[in-house]
Amino acid sequence: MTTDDAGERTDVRAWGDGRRLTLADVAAAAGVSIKTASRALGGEPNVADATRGRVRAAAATLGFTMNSAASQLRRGTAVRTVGLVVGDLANPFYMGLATGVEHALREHGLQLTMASSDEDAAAERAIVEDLVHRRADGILLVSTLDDHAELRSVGDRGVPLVLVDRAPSGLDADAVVIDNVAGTTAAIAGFVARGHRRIAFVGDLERLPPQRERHAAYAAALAASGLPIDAALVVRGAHSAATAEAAVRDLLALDEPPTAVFTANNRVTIGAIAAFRDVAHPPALVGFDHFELADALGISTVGADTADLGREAVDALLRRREGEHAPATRAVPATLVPRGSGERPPR
Amino acid sequence: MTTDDAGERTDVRAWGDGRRLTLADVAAAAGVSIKTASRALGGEPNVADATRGRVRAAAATLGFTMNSAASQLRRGTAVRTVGLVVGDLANPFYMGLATGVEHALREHGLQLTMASSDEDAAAERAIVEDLVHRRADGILLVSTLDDHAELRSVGDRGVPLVLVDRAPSGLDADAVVIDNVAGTTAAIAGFVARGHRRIAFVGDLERLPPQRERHAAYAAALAASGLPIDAALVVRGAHSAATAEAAVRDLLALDEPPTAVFTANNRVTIGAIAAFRDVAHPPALVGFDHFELADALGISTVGADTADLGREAVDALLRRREGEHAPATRAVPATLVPRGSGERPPR
DNA sequence: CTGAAAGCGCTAACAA
DNA sequence: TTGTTAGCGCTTTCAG
Repeated sequence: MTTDDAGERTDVRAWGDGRRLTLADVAAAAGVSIKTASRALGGEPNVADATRGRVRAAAATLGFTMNSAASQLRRGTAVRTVGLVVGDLANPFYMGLATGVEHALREHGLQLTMASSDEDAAAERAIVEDLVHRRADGILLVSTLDDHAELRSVGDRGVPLVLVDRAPSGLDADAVVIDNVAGTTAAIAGFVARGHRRIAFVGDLERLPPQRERHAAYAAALAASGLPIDAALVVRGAHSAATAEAAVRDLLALDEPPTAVFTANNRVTIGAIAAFRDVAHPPALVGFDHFELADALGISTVGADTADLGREAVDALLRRREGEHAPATRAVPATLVPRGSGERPPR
Repeated sequence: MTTDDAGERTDVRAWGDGRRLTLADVAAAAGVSIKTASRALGGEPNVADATRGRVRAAAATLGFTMNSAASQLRRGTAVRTVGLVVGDLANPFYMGLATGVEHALREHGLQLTMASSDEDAAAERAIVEDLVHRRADGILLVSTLDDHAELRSVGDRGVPLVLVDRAPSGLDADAVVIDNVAGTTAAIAGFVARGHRRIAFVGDLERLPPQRERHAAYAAALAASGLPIDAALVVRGAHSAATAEAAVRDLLALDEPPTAVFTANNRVTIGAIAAFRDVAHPPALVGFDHFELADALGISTVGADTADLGREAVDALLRRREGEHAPATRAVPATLVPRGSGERPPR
């Protein structure tokens, strides 16, 4: 009964090399064959309860963990994992997205693996590379890259890719985005219909395509209403709630402050809410992106159902796998939800 | 050169079985040995550029992707995927947790796979079973189960388990929880110090251990201050923001309304904020769990750094893998952040 | 720079 | 119910 054919059990660094324990060790400790041990641990039928118990006990005692690579290799079943790469795991926008993705994947027996690029291009590249290397069955990517040409190799290496929330540039790839133009237009049109003429735009980083689209739609909507565009009422590059708050305060301090403010994403909206806190008569406010507290606070927002966005993304991925069509970009509608703040008249 | 020893290559359904192409096929197509193909694709040195190009072209043409299971098996590095099972992907509490987990795992070269049980026991069981079956390298679980005895088999089958945010019951397992007692006590003590004597408690479902702990700590804190417990000021089971809002409105409508309210989690806090909206002089408010808009709204909260919670959970998992200690529960501190709402005096 | 053989740890087929 | 044998697809020796 030589269980230990190797004495160097000491160098077992944490997750270092998956522990040099093998099924054989467990089998020996339990006094059964290697295959029986496999069956017992794998939950297969046709193992006596007593035997199974003995094997499990042995495994637990030894601290044995199955080598999933070997297991998968042998059974030929890949892990079927789809990677979702977002910019910030803590942003509610991405969380809603993740919810939709997770549910949709689960329906198809696929597993979700998530990673955050922290809005960093290098990190994004590393994560995508890793996913490709691990042979993910697909990648859903909210890219921070300006140009997606370099992502071509992902598809070339057989991993389907769907860009989410950001339309592809320099690459013919599938994408699922929000209808930013319709959403923004609805918000601005609402202001105009209520008589607003000084409508401010406060946006996040210009380099983000959705931000560019929303800004362009804002300008177009004003033009369509015959309103001039006042550069003093346009703020771009507010990437944090704090920056946005300061920007909105500046707007309020203008000689001719805006009577309505459109904030181009959830973070900016939060900044505006903070800026409005001590203001007796705040301007009307509509923010892009719905958020949980909007209801409780009475903040009107326009946005897409982020879970829908996720579901659409998964759907696009599945269809891409079938490979029946050319890459396409589909848009998820953005709807305006009035909750009070957006309906305030000019004063 | 019989590359094909099997003719049934046709049943390769979309996501079916990860393509039966092997390195051998690529090598044959490129006219090199299997090892050279491996070197070329793997980015190893000592391959003529021309050869490397030829191999890559062949791989791209055939649509070959490396079988990572085989690769990892041979080189000894396991897949290293950790599953995080939460109750609701869209809840900011879990998102913060996920952030901490993801970062900590990434530092250790581990991959995060996430799933939501939607607070459903059956779903939770299915997900955990799935994770064990797929031989995850560890499971971080925010369990909705009342009794965790059934989870024993997870560890027995060699998958390390760490319970998060809920202490184990009926099972000797590792756990990482929030110091609910200290947090709640600090909140109540703050109220008492400011002269409040009618302090309400509004909590979520009683069956959730953290809720029970917070309620018990509330009662203990009142007792310690020599204050009586008024059953009319205690609401439990408010599982949605809407329910909580209604409950808080009821409290405000009492003959002797509370002068301070303690809300036992983020959802309940949101309900309270909504209930306070039209109230001229709302009671003082401290909520358990920090949330993004707390700053902007001036809502005092007490809570843990959820990212810390995630990091601790990963740490516990790693140590468990080392198997050097007995399972233990560790608590992450909860700190009180005054932002105005909690500092209002009684009136 | 390239190739041949051996085998990583596990499970699918067969036995027994 | 249990055991034996043969590989999964790749990378590591060790030779050319």
